Amino acid sequence: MGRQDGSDRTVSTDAVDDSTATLLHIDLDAFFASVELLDHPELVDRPVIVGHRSGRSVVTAANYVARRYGVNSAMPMAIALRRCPSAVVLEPHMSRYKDYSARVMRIFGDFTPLVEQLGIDEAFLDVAGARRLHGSPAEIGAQIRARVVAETGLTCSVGAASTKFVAKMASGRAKPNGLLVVPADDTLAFLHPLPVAALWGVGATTEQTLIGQGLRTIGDLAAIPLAALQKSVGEASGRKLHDLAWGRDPRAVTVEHEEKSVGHEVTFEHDVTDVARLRSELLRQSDAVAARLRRAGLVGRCVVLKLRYADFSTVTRSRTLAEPTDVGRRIYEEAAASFGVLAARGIRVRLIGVRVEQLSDGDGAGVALWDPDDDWRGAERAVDSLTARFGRGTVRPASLLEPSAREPGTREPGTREPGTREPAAGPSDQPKPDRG
DNA sequence: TCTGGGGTCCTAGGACCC
DNA sequence: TCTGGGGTCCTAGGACCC
Repeated sequence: MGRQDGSDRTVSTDAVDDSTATLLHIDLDAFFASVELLDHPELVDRPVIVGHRSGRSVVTAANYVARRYGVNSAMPMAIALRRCPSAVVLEPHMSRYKDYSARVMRIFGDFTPLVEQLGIDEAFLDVAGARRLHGSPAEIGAQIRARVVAETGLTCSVGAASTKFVAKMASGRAKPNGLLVVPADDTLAFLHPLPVAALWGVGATTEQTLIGQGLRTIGDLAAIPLAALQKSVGEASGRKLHDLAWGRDPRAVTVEHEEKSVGHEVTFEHDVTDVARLRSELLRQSDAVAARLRRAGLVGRCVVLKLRYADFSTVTRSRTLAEPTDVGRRIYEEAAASFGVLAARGIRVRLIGVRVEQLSDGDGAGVALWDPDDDWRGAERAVDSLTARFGRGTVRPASLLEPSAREPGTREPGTREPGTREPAAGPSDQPKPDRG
């Protein structure tokens, strides 16, 4: 194993045979906080937290100074500020982070086309085919680190190994601003002393289960029989964790990513009991989800409503459609129908959300996209404007479909199209929304 | 201490079919 | 009569990741 720090205690990686460590995992250090510090260089030595200061927010990112106070991402802001009252809290700027992310990913792409992005701030790279052009994996990692800092001012950490999972573990151990190579032969020596919580897929719950069984290190986990592990954490998880504990991870770096669901959710600053307000939020979210589906050329068959109540308990209700859709109104109708059942008795809602699953490629023509009876603009005009956005031939009005092809129950008396901002009533067998 | 928003994957039970 | 076994789909909940 060889480690190289960005600090002055640089360790040469020359002696390490990295020829088997052709998978790189690269992770930007404290990404959001680091971008903010580029704009506020005077704060570099101070604890900095990125997140909303108000109400029910959590820490989105914290720089390493703040982490020394025990501040971590996903921690409630109230707790973070209690631990570190002197922290500077900065509002997040997502578009700026996306911008930097794209620049960094482009640098990765200069070394290999096999870049698999995970989230906004990390990626796997398969550099097996890049060695002739760019050097050994460790050399490539060092070049990437140098270019990223030179071109963006951001630092990143690199793990190099023979599997994705070990590469990710290695980058984690190299943080911040370091590089760690784990040759294939060193994999088990690297893994086995680490705590079980370091494994990908072991969170707080599984960690407690494992510790309860006396399993503290990855080595402990590797040593017990597979069946015993599966009994405590489940068949699939047990298999996966056992494989990882032995350094087995056959997953390749994949560039393509297929979305499996699209959703939106929001946590209110104060719990909401007003059913009309909840319905209008649902309508807004349904429209947003539908717009994203259309932009991606996708349709979905299953609509999931999610509610989190004042006591933080969470329920979901899903409904599967006969025909997939990318129409906000259809998504809203299904979500609202589920909601009507749950809202029949008074509820205090902390979070509401809608998600569409079972995605497939759409033909670009939403079924019952527009009901001319219901649309004062007229179907033709609607189709014209949509065609301008999505391309010729991709949109057709519901009135052109055979009546049998129209979905039953898609229209209720007195409801309007999305965009008129009047929440629709629930199905007739549901209680009327409370307009108080 | 009081818990975001975007997701993925797994489990388990019931319906239904052969 | 009391009861099988596999496969698939649907639904609800939960763990986990960034």
